[in-house]
Amino acid sequence: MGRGLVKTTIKEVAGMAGVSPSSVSRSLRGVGGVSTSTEERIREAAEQLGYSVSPAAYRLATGRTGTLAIVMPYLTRWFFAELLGGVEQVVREAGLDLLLYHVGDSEMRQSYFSSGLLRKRVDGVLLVTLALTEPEVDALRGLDVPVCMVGSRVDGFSSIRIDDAGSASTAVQHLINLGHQRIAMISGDPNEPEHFTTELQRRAGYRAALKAADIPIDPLLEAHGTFTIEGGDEATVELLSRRSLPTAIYAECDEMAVGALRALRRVGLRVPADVSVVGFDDHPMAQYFDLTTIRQDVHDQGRQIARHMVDAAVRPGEVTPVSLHAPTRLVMRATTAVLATEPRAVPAHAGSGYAGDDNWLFDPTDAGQLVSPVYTKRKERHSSEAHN
Amino acid sequence: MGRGLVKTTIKEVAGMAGVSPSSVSRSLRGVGGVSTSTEERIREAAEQLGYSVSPAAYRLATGRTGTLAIVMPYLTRWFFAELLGGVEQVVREAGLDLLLYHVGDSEMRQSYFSSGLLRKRVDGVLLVTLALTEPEVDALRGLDVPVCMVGSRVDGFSSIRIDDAGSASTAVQHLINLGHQRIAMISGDPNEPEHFTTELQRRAGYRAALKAADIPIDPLLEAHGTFTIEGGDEATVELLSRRSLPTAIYAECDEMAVGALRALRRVGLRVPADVSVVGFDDHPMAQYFDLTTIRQDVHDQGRQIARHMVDAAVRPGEVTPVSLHAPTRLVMRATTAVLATEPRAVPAHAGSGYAGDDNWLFDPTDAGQLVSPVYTKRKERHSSEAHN
DNA sequence: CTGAAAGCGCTTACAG
DNA sequence: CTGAAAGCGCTTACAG
Repeated sequence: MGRGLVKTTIKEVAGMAGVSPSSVSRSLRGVGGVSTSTEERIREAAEQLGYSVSPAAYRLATGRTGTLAIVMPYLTRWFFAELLGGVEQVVREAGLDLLLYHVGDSEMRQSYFSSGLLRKRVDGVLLVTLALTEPEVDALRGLDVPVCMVGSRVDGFSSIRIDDAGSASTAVQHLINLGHQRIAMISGDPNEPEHFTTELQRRAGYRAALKAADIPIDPLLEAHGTFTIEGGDEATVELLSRRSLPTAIYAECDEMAVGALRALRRVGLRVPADVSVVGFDDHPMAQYFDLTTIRQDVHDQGRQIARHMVDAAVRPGEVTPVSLHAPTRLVMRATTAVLATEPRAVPAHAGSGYAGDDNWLFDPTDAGQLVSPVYTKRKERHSSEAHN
Repeated sequence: MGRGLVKTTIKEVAGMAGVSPSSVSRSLRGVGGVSTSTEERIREAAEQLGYSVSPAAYRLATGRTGTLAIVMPYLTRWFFAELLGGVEQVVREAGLDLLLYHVGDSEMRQSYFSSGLLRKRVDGVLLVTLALTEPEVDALRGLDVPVCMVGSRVDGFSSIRIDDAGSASTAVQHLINLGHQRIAMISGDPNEPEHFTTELQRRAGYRAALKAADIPIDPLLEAHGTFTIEGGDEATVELLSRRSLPTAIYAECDEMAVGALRALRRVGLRVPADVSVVGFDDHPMAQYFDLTTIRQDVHDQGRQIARHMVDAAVRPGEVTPVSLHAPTRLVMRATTAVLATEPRAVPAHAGSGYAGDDNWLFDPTDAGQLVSPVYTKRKERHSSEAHN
């Protein structure tokens, strides 16, 4: 019974409708060349038998798989999940299947592209924020299907991306405009094997903005970690353990920015009174934390590149690669503010008294002060005069 | 060239190795029945030609797809992304492909299972937190492949789940143990068409705990929204607009709990001094907000059920359905506390002065107070005596 | 151990 | 408009 339902074949439909299998195929595929009367009978028979074409047979006969693949280095991080949502939507609407591949470390990646993992099983591939090696690019070209990318560009492949470097510069310029000079960057690890293009670009943008403003680049103001709250927290702790302290922090992503807020609050530094923080991405959390950040529409980027990939996959050879650009913009919220005029909170020469001296940790003007939900210990108030 | 690489066929390998295609197939599949010498030649030829079997032909010949499907109502929410990560890992390790399906509203779902979308294209299906209708269950049975579920159970299907009801009761019991009686619940919408089993169970657990403690169930203490920060915020606002106020809030998920924290802080209510809050899931955010919650290991659940699904798919008919249970436990953090002995913060008879009366909003004993990062306006301190 | 042959269920020129 | 036939690239009994 169940079995019978599953295995209904085109031959059976033909038998029931009293026509040849060829006609059934033609009719069902809507290729034309079938009279309306037989078309009707075929439709009826197919429906009654609950017929659906065998993907395997279809693929073997046509060489088309009706399947697209998306390859991502992370599944759970917001950016990737969000993008996946957009892609899945468009692919599904187009009636194609979406194969999900997670690639981890670079060692793992080797096998992905060089081995025939994707070979013969997809009509198109979407690579998300992967910085490809030459062999990898070659292997992908050898697939002989349209390859699309998010976040970076490779000759002959389609892509969509934001201006990471430019947007990073905007974020940093915003801080500069507020009077900050000692602007730290917390970034992804520049030395990790699978260096993602995103991190590279956002780092470059930071430096470009400083350079353009004639602010010297200080290695003591750069720290890195993973693209997570934890990573941002740790990188900030790292910054706070050096003798050169920032008045502002640019984080390469919002998760890291939130980690920075956490670390800052833990030691009693106020944002933005003592330290300004700007993030990147406009993660949903950003709104909650009232974080100034760079906004991008990730879901829409997924939709856009997926639409292109579907086109390219369905009409192979007819669609020329495109290089799409998605907009970003600075969203100014409450974690950035003008540099306090009197130098107090973060002396450039913090020296020994840094963590111990309770005085400089507090600013009398605490309008708009942000306080950690968890880490701030309630303390006695200081009068304004105590600072002067 | 690229083309040549892609289309290498078993026949070519056979030609190069000087054997029949049958032998090549046997050898490559490791079925045995091939001498070591020819085996060697075949391996060499295959490698040199970069041969990989055509999935389409393999599928057509064997009837096996080497593909599993995961069907999820959400892609971007933490729980689902986390689960997906675990599943993908195991499926990939087993050398199978993973097809991703996103199902939205119930209307959309109709077509998913009844139409032959999954038919003939997967060896197994994993349904995530979907409350299936009878027709849907029948359609899935008709697929004639192992069906697995996360979060609920259906006869004949394998499943993994936590004890949602029991865990919810634990959370609420924790509040009861702290002396709370007026315990509100913010939940998913019980009337939404695609009612997920999770929400149903967690609601039931709340009521069961109250009932067991002889605490009457008060409809005024139940509000609902979506399973998001926004939803939790709105549901809490709803609670705060009624004349029956809670001293504690149980949220069906951490996202909602965080929304509750936000709403509470916005109006100046302190957590846990004025209101205790307990969540569910142990979302990464929970740690950041120091939220008391129910912990579950979602990634591991994904791995476990995926492992079973792989087994069942690879050896059809040999694996009997299982019903797995994953553990949970209460993680006590800083958002729950004993009910204040003197009735002050949240009078059961709040009446008109509720939002207007500044006095009762503040508690002199503010050790361990949590303050919103964003919404708390700094105010003049009241002396302890002002309250007595 | 080895090979020839049939068959998996479709599509696609090719004849009628 | 319609049908018979070949072919897509494998696997799998079936003979040798």
